[in-house]
Amino acid sequence: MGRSPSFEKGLKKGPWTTEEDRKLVAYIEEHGHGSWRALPVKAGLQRCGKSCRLRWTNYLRPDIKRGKFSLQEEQTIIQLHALLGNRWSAIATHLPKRTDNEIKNYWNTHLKKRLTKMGIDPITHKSRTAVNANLSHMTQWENARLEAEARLVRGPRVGTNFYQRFHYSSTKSLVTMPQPLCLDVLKAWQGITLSKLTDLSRLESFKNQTNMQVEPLALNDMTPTNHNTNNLKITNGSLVNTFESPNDEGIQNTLEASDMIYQDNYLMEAFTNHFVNDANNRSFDGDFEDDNNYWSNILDKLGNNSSFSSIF
DNA sequence: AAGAACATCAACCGCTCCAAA
DNA sequence: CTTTGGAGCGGTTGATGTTCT
Repeated sequence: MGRSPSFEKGLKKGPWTTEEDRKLVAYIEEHGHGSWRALPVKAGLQRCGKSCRLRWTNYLRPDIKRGKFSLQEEQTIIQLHALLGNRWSAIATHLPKRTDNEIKNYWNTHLKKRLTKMGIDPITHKSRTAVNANLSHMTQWENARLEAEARLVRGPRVGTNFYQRFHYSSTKSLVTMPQPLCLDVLKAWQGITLSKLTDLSRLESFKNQTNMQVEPLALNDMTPTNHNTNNLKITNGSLVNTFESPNDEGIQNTLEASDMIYQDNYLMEAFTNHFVNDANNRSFDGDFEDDNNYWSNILDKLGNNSSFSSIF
């Protein structure tokens, strides 16, 4: 315990050589790691046991996946971080073949910055500007997500793959969907989808992601009606969102396609949790046919010109 | 072209946890 | 119950690579 005695024994520190890697792998493959403290001597390494363990678990282990994180992995990390905080080992258990160290590094170098750029506090996962009706588009979306996640924590989910569930629902007449408890998620979704549908390449991606049958809207139908448009404009097929904060006015960010897909996935998860939990609360028996008026009511509340109604 | 600034990530340090004695 | 020591965790460092000026 306390300070590692490795420096006292003249043990090597710093980057591992290929020869050291070879020795460590060869030993563990033949004998298993056993006691890490005893391993270096047995394996012929001038390293402390701790260094060997770290090298093995974070780099040499055969079941480690290296390279770029997928969109799905990014989503998982952010969602779990919102729930678990900096408990990297706990987060890593939900990401097969990724190490806690790698996830921690990726969070610190990529995801934290991205959330900050979006106006979201990477520690609390809450918007820095969520104070009034001038909520940015991104803020509304994030708040809706957090609300859905809170429900997720409180109650069990039903079903397995949410995309499959959503697809199942969406292929039926949508007037049969149960009414969500409130409309915040729908409104956020509306804003996201509106921007998405201005770009055919993104639309293709969106359709592939969701398996939903969605046709592009005519530009004339794009007029936003139910979300704050002050911060949002569409130029040359890209969504440009101007974040507003008391200290830093008018920071303009052009969101990349990957960001948009990421947000859509995230929001769909929230949306699905939303109505699935509602179904649970009302002892939903799995048959949407009983709820013929619910979707009509939602559309009424959103307004006849809503892009959300146009989508379906 | 060169130095500065910034980004990345493997590796380390110090601490806590927990099982065994 | 207390002590001991191995294992694991999270924060941080520093070498290296990349981009900027």
